[in-house]
Amino acid sequence: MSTHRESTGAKPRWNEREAELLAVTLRLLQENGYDRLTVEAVATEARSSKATMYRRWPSKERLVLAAFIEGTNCSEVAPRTGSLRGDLLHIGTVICEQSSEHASTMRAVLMELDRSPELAEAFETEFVLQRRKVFDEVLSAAVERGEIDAAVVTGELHDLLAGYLVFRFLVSGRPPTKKTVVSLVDDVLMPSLTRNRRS
Amino acid sequence: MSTHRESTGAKPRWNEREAELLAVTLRLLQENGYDRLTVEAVATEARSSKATMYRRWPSKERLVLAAFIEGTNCSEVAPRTGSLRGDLLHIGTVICEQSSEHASTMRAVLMELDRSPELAEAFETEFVLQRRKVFDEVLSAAVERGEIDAAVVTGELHDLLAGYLVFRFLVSGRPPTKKTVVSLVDDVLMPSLTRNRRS
Amino acid sequence: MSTHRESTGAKPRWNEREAELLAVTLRLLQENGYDRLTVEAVATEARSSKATMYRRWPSKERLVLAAFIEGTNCSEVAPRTGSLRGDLLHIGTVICEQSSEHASTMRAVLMELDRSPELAEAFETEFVLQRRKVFDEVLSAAVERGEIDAAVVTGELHDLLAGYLVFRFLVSGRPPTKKTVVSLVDDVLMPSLTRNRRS
Amino acid sequence: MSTHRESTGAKPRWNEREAELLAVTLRLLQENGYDRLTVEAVATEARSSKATMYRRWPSKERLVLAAFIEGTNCSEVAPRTGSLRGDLLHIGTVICEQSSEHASTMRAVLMELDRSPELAEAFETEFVLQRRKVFDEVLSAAVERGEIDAAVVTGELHDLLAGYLVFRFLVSGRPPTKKTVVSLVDDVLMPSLTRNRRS
DNA sequence: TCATAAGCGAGACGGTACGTCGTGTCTTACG
DNA sequence: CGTAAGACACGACGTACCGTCTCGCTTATGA
Repeated sequence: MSTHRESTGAKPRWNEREAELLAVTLRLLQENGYDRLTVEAVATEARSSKATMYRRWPSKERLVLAAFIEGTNCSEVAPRTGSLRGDLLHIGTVICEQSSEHASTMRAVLMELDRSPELAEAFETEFVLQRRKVFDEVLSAAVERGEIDAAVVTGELHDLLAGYLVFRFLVSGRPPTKKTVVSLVDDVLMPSLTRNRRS
Repeated sequence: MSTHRESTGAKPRWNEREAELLAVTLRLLQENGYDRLTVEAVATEARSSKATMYRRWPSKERLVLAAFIEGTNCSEVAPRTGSLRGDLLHIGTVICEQSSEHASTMRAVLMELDRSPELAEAFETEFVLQRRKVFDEVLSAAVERGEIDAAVVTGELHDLLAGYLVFRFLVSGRPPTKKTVVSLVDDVLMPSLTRNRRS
Repeated sequence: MSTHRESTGAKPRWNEREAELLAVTLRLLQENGYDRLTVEAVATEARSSKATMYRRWPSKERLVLAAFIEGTNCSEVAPRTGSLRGDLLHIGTVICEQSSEHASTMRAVLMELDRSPELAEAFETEFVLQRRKVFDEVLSAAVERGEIDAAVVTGELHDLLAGYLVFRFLVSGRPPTKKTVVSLVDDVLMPSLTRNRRS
Repeated sequence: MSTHRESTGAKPRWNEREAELLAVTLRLLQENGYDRLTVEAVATEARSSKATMYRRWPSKERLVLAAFIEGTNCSEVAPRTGSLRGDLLHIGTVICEQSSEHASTMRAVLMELDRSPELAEAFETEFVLQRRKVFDEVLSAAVERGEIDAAVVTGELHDLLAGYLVFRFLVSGRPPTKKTVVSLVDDVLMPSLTRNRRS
């Protein structure tokens, strides 16, 4: 019954060589930041050439966006710690760790977003929604377990958590710590989710 | 050598001419975006010259940062609507409006932040803390009025509100609306601040 | 790094495009003088770009030097009028005419010579020696014809003729005329070369 | 019978301060060459200011010209060795020595000459004619002594000697030596001046 | 003796060119 | 045919210098 497709998921968006080019891009991006990164450097480093790069990605911006999305691909499924609080902490911690690697890259990507709606949509789809899905699954599970009411689940909550982390990482110079994440979950998210309930 | 004061903390931060240059910078920034902005264009527009620009701000990046901070200077005091909820809504709405004007500029500024810790610190001091102060005043007032316990006031709350707005504006393509702000205040912030109380 | 050949001694000194760029340079040089000449103008005029110019010649100075040498390339062989006096007059007249076109360019080139010994050597080799060779051939021919003794041929004579013309053109404001050249040849050079002889 | 004028010669063209500024200019000129010289540097070095410089000399070019003329002021009278040959050798040697100090400055001055006829005329009057006068006096004395015929004295001879020296100094990279000057006088100038005479 | 003006230092300013660098397009030669 | 290599046009960057200008400060004179 098994097909011969090697990976049954989505079509392998980039072939091996392309993935390598993106990997080099991502590395140089983290080492040098967005505008000290040059397409030429990526090509040289990867023993490729500028023409090859531009044949695949029409601009530096698109190259960086692709590298970022590829580099932050979170294919892991939703956590199942058994409790809402545990799941939220897990999510917060994981995003926290991931973001620390990619903070400067993400800043660069953000800049690109107002270049074209197309880019912004790609980012929203590939990056934001992917993470939101995990969050929604956690909340759904909690509802099923009866931990929270379905009514309290609003779209804002994910944006709130994600926004908090983004803010600490990208805007203020104070990256979140395990402690602040715990505080956030216990003092804000949980109270919000369990409001109208008797503790 | 040159005297790029900018962050020496002296009082009259920019003189009249400098403020004018920054205003032109900000305008062109909003019209063209960060990297279609050229220092030469700013100088020409302001009937100045590149040398004059660079005498004051050592790079395009610093110029843009200065223009942004100057352009978003919120000197207004904390709102006094008389209730915590009213104040929070007011803050949310104001930040919301301001950010919508400066979203693309802010993206550009964020990019600059990982160029040097010095820039990041300047941004934190000049921009973030300035807004945080307003927020803290609102909470303090609420404590004084007895609306909330002093114990529930943690540093995370401001980052949460700011982060939410930033996220909606800059990261996801879905700018916040009045409705989402209300939802945020009523469903998240207020429950968190009044937890452990009987409504 | 970059390959500024220019004085490697290889044969085909400049390719077609390079010769064109030098021609434009020389023209603008004569029209505007050295320091009203801009590299950008040369590039624009030649539908090229500054980068292309600087890839070939590392500075404005070197560009001008190259253009001058190329523009004054005297590949013509020594004149053969049959008599020493005729040859000398011919040489004098030709140098005279050439110099009149390039006087201001030559002033500019002279200025560059004390920038580096390398430049000075290039100039000596490419420009001065090239002309001196013609002069020496004329004298040798005269010796062979028995017009003069080999003993009277010293190195000073060429410098004297060249120096006279240079002086009249570049230093004093009185360019030489056909008449002064005749006078020079008849009253100075010929007496010197035929001294110790009975007319 | 003596007046109270301190120096009975021409009016003191520059006052003390101005002479000092010119001296600094000349020194920096010799140290750095024309275009590495900046008016600002002269002012700073002389504890003066650009405004003061420009109040006196309307441009860098004029400043350099003034400094050069001041620095090469040859007020010494014509030599009187008693013989034409001795006088010529003396002149040649002196010019030779002077020029060696000012070669690079003179190159710079030459460049300026085609900026305006006014400059060229000033140079001709202040520099060239001053030296030519000495030369003419020597020839006149020789005529009076009966060493040479008045008929052989043409204007070309001075230009020839000066041109030779200039050429060796400024154009070719081979400065004249005592030996070449002797050779020039004995093999060229003297034969020319004594032509048509029986030795 | 004090005030008012002229000259000076310091240095900011508008302007312009320099020389460098990166992007994105293009051509050439290789495998 | 796709690729590595790299030249090319374009255009912005940040620097340097010119020549003009405005400031205060000092000094030299006139009431």
